[in-house]
Amino acid sequence: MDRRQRKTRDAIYSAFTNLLKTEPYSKITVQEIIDIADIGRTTFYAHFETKDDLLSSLCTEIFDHVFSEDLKKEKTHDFSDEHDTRAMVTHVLYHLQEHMDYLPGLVTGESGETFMFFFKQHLKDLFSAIVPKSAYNAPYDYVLNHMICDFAETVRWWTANRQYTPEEISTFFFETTTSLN
Amino acid sequence: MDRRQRKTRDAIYSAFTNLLKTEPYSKITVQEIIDIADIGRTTFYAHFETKDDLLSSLCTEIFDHVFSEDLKKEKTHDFSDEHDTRAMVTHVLYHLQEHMDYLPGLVTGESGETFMFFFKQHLKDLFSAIVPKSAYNAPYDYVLNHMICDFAETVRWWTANRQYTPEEISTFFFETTTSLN
DNA sequence: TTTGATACAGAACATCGTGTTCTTTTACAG
DNA sequence: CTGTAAAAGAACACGATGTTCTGTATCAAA
Repeated sequence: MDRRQRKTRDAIYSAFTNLLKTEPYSKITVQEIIDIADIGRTTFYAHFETKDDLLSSLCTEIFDHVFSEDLKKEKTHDFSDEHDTRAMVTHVLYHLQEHMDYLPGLVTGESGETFMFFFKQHLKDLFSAIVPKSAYNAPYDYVLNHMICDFAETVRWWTANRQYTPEEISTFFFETTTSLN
Repeated sequence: MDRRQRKTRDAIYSAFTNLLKTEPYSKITVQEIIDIADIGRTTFYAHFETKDDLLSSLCTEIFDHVFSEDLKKEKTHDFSDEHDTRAMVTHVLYHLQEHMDYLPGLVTGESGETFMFFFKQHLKDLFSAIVPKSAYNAPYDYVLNHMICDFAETVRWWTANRQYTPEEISTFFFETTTSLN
């Protein structure tokens, strides 16, 4: 990839995530982004179709990072063992913590919808391998969705209560989520 | 209240909820609303400051309806008894069902944030009276938020799986939510 | 080092949705 | 019947979006 392209792309991501620290997604304008990134208007639209496109790209990048190694481990770990499941959850939380400075602005408001969409997609892959198919009277889809939302909301709660460690958050999650006990 | 005011107000609500059946909130413009309601632009803004204001008003109206009677019963019912709690939950679901035709467009996307904000506010009042203060190691705020989101997400799931009755949904909810068993 | 391709800058522009301001007309309540 | 208030309708300013153009700077490959 062209060096110039990488530079502008990084500048855009950097400007965007910095803005997210102080401003909700809906209030951020393309003009602000290109001012801080110090690039031309045309350049922005050469890289991203819209502001939403930028948001999706950022989410993709985050979750590729957060879930990449875990998916590899999936084969060597045994998730019927609760210990391994718990380790995996904690691992995901550790990765998410690296993005913690701008995560609060990302999980709430209008961008929260998009963020959660990506998040839940990945969680579905993960949890569907863990939750037994016929342990409940409720539809499997309901139980799975329930768990995914549990975890996603736990993370959202965490971004507003940042004093806790990944291990503690993991404990809270396992204490209140039936399906894993 | 002036008869003219009631008529326009109803026309706006009607146009808005009808649009929500086919279009997500974010795509609906004020122009569409006033075209369908068949009123002047000025008139709309005489009643509501913004489109978001209209959304908030609608949510207020819905939840005043959904939770009004239940709050009265709160005094006569004993929520330490699971049977009464379950009856209350089912009751809320029955009320929500009356708005089912436009609820799907309301709980998703950008409007979902606002809807859930109102919903969770009411649920907090309800659940904080039910969930014991010190039954968990996790912070009380976490447990409460967890339950509220459980129920809110259950309703969201229901809007996408409308073949179930309030009683069934209630059963699903109680089966997967630890804090109530 | 030259050269052709491509990314960038910058300004101008059309478009769309918002919310306001004005005047005129209509309907209400007492 | 009459004063008051609501509604119609058109015009407007504003802000953000996304596009189009020309000229310049930078890259990668010959």
